Amino acid sequence: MWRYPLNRFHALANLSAREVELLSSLGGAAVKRPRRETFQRQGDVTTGLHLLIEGWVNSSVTLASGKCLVQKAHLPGDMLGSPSMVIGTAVDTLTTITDAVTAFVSYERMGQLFATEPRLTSLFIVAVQMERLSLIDMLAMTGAASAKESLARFLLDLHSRLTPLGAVSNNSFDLPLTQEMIGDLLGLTSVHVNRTMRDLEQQGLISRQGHRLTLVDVPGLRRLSPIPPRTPLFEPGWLPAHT
Amino acid sequence: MWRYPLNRFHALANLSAREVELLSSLGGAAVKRPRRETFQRQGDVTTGLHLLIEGWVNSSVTLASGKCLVQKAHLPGDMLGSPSMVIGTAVDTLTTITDAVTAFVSYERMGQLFATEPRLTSLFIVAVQMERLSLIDMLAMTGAASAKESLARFLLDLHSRLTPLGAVSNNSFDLPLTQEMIGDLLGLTSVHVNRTMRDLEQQGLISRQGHRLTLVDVPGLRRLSPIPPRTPLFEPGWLPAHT
DNA sequence: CGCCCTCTTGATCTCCTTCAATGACAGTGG
DNA sequence: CCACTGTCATTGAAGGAGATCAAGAGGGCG
Repeated sequence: MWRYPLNRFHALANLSAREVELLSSLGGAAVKRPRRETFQRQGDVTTGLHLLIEGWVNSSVTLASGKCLVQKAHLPGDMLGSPSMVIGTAVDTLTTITDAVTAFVSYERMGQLFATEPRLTSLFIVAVQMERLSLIDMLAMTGAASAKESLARFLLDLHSRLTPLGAVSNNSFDLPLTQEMIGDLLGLTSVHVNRTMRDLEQQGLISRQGHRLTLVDVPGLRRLSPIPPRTPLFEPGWLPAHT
Repeated sequence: MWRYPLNRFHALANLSAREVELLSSLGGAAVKRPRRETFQRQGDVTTGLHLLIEGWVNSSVTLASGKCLVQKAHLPGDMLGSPSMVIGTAVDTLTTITDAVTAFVSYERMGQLFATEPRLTSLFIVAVQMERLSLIDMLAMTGAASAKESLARFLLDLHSRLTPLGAVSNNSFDLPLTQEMIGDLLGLTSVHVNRTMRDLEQQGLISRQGHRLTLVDVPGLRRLSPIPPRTPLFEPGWLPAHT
């Protein structure tokens, strides 16, 4: 009944029916998880990764000091925990923000894919590189942007990731994150997130109704955002042909 | 005469003679580059990546505001510009810090590798994921660590990356970066880097003689560092077998 | 010698944090 | 139906880490 959404991969290349089938059957049984469930803890030994089918999931990292940083808010279609495969233990803690559905994929299964499916493996590489790009952008930003700029970019980023999932209408979408989480994502305190959102609202750039957020002035937000959105190539020339 | 150093890959898996040969012959002709040469500019169309054979190279990103952030200081053995292959244009600007030697690898060549060498492709994935991990760590840090902690971690990171290259003796190594560059790498100003280094020196954690830097008290620095170093698994179970 | 680059140091400023208190709202149980 | 509790959002006041501005010192190199 639940299927891993392939919009991420459809945006990268033409998928044959066989490839669609392979990707769809990659994950094991779908697991329903309640809100606030932590299903991977930083430091745990891991044996596979998780496909996010439905809902929002937090990836957070705890520092030696005990401080906890939310590294990314994951949306359906994301692969969770793939960096952990190279060091064997979980890099991050995965916690559901909303009710969510995930599917497990063992590293062994990924290894088989790598061994037999060069084209899908290449698409996996693209997905990982895109994540890397998004980290580079985040890093560049936290180094040099103000709270207002960061927040603008963050909201635009969510907007563009939610759109292909059909979760945006009229530039308005549901934001299940607390201001505290947003602060962790951007390296700010919840207090300052609050003031900054208020600021954006008073400038007429956004509006809020409970947890519903509307981007009133997208061009204005874009002008504020220090980094334009990234789009991956469709069918890059180096991509291996269908087998 | 110049060969791409494979220490990076030797640390990940047992390489067959054939694999060593393949990796060594991956790059085209070695190119010598003087100090301060920019050989890839952000936004340019790219047709391949660069293997760094010798010397230090900066990867920097320019924001819409015009601010320029150094994303990473690359050392011999690194692959430069691989994120650009998924978007077709250069993500970052590559500039030599010291005299350097690089070798070009077309994306086409990489695609052939992906199509025919699942095991080496997997090792490439590991290398990319490790880069991603390092970005996650940086991000967590800039969000939550003080300038002193960041600097401690940065110096320890350089130490551990330079050691396998034989560039460290007695915990002492050459640091060809200006304080300004270090500031860009850590999201600080050169002024503050200066004060912080001075601080570390007065605490007896490091000492400096010109561009030569000595880590006097490594355990002390580690205690200060908010993030322990990451080590990839050797021959992870999911790695495809030799063909 | 003079120029430029880098390091160094001081003074001031500001964005964001920290601490603290209040309000809005939903859920829970009597 | 209404206290009771916990979670979030909101707002104020004070403090600090680091930025910015400015100027001097050392050192390599034409």
